[in-house]
Amino acid sequence: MKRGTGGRRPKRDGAARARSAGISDLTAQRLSIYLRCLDDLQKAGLETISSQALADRFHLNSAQIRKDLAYFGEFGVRGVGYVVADLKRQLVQILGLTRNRRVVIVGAGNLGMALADYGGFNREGFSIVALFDNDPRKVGVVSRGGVPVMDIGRLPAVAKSEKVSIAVVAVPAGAAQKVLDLVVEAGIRAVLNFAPVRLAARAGITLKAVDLKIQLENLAFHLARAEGS
Amino acid sequence: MKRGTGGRRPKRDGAARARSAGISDLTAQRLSIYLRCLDDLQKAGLETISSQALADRFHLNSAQIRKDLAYFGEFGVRGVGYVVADLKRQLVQILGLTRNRRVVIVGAGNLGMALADYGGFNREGFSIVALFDNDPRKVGVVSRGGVPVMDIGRLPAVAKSEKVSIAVVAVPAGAAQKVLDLVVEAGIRAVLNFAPVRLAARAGITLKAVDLKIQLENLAFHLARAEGS
DNA sequence: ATGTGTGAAGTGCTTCACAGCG
DNA sequence: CGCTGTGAAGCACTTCACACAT
Repeated sequence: MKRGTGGRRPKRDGAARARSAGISDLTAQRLSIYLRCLDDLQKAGLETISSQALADRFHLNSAQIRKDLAYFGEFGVRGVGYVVADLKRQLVQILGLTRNRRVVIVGAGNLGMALADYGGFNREGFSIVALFDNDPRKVGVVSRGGVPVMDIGRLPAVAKSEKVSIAVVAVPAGAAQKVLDLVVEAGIRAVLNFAPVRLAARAGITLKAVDLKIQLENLAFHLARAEGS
Repeated sequence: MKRGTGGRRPKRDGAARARSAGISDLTAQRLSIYLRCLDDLQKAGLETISSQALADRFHLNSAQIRKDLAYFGEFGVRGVGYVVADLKRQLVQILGLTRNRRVVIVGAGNLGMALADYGGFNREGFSIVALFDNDPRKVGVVSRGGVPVMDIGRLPAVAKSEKVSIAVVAVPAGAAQKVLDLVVEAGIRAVLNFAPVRLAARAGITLKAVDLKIQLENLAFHLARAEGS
């Protein structure tokens, strides 16, 4: 099966290559997608599904589904497909979604507040415990969904007492690197950055970026291409 | 230079392969990053920069920078590097950011409202002209930043009269596909989707997804890996 | 001397195609 | 027979390394 071979040089770019085995970030992301698809199927009452049917339904590639899954074990039944409930359980296991994760959001502006109350967040394995800001006028208020805004100075203490493992950075670009350093200093090792800057973190920190401006520019680029042909 | 060779099969997945020439989506995204870096450098007063210096400063790869740029022309000066202002202009040109793009947001919930007022959006080539919702209680209100919320029924008319070219989908997962269809029907050909579902659009539509839940799950996955070793 | 532009090599991801199991 | 699991092939993206321009 040859799995431990890869990764000569650590490739410090992007979300660090998955530790200990050569699972690429792309694969991990697809596993999340599969999990969501299975949720849909289960709600629709299906008990088993073949890789082909799954691919057709959700615009995926059946060979890739099989390969991604086979990497972690033999979950399928030949001649039948995959048992939806079983595979779901397996994916939850593989993705490490069995335990609940505590999340903080730094930056209580429009975006931070919206994220705090965003449905997909405060459910299914993730709890947002607090927002942080350095603006005294914001400290003390509570988001519509009930998440309290605290002074950024309290981050280290709260991170520790609440066992926070993920931070979301939603501050202006100019403050983002400093905030990231604070967050890492507080012992948090996974960060989702919404600020439109390229941040740097030391090895061992998982850093993902959601850069809305770059996404928009990319759409503009595709439009320009489409128009000029 | 061999550029028109690639792409046997169209690869219907993701944001469709850049039309007319083989520019990958990844390259286009990096061009946006370079542009932002150049902005920084220009503010810092630098007039020229080598690919190596650019790479060092922003954690990029110098060979890749050169390759990405060389694809569109010879913008560098051998022995010197790139003239910041010139390269910036070139990138703006290549990325199609010369003309202003009109954007609408469908879904006036927390997220939609926050996006409407989000700094990086209403500047530098993009204007958010309206929010749309089907909830009569929301229709008629105006976001903090002054973007009006309109009934979804008015989308086709507004899209046409305001020459909207980009739509942002910020509705719940269950409504997203229907909204996407409406948006495409209204003649909009580039869409940024925030709903946690895999959407399908016909060829010719550029569809990008920002899936917060999958990003969070991915962080959890990396944490689980790091802990279990 | 310096740093671009670029073939060629290297690496990793995706897809094919089929042996083999149920 | 149908569908998984998987070597092998194919393709795409990245990095190397150097000829060549200034």
